[in-house]
Amino acid sequence: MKPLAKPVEELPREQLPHHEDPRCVPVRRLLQTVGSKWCSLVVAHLEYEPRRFSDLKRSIGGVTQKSLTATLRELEKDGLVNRVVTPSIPPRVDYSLTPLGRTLLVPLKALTNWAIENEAAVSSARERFERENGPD
Amino acid sequence: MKPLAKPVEELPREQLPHHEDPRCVPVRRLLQTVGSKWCSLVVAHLEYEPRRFSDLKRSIGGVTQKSLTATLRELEKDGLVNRVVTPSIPPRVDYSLTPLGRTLLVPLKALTNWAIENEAAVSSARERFERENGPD
DNA sequence: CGGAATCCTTCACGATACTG
DNA sequence: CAGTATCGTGAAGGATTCCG
Repeated sequence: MKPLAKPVEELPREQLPHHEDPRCVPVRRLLQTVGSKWCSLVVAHLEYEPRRFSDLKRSIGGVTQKSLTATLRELEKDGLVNRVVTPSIPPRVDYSLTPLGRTLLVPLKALTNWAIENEAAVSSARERFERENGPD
Repeated sequence: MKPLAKPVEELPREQLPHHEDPRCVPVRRLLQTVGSKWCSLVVAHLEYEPRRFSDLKRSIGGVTQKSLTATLRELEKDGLVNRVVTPSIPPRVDYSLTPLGRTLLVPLKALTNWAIENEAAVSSARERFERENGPD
C-alpha cells in the first residue's frame, strides 16, 4: 500500500503555540470575554437594534445591574459595543453593536449553533461519563 | 421613498432568548468551557495527533498538572476528548480528540482566527477607551 | 508517569444600599 | 434611569506534597 503524503507524526508540531506565544494573548482574552456569564446573551440582544440599559436588563432577565454594567463595559473597551448617553431627565443610555462587534457575530453564532446542535451528543457523553466514573 | 420591508423596530424581539431559555444552558456551558484558561491551547495541541500527558504539559508550558488534568477531564466529560490508559511501567496515558471534538474544531478555529485578525482593532479600541475614561 | 489531595489567593458574580 | 459603592460567597487556578 502506498504511503500517504505525510505521516501524522511528521506534522509541524513545533508550530503549535506555546503558552507564551504572543498570538495566544488576544485569543485567550476574547474567549474569556465571550465565556463570561452574560456576554453571549447581551450580544444576542443587541443584534437587531440598539437597546436601552433597563430594556436590556429586563429582556435578558436574571442579571444584576452590576453584572450587566460590567459586561457592557468590557465589550465597550474592546470596541465591540457603542455606548450613547442622552443627558435627558430621566437619563437615557443606548447600547449597540459596533461594525467590529457585528463581524464577531458570525463566528460567535457558529459556535453557539454548534452547542445547540450537539447538545444531545454532549449530554449523553456526560451521562456515560458519570455512569463509568461515578456521579461525584 | 418606499419603506423597507420591515422596520427594525418590528423585528422579532420576543424570539430573543431570556436567561431561562433552555437553549441557553448548553451554550453557556460550552462558552465557559472554551473560555477556561487552558482549553483552547489543549485542543490546539490535540488537533494533529494523540498526545501523552507530560508531552502535552511540556509543549503547552506554564500549566500546572492540576489545571491540565482538570481541563482534560472537563473535555472528556463533554465527549470531546478520548482518554486511553496503557497500564505499563511507567504508566502511559494518551489523549486525543473524538470525532465530536473534531467537529468543534471548525467553529472554534473561526473564533480564534477572528481574535488574531482583529487584534489590532481591539487593542486600539482599548487604548482609546483608556484615554477617554482614564487608565483606572 | 500520571495523577490525587491539600492549602491558598484571586476574582467573578450576586445581594443590597445609595446617588445624580 | 442608569449607574457607583460595599460586602459576602463560591469557584478557578497556582503551589506544593504524596501515591500506585
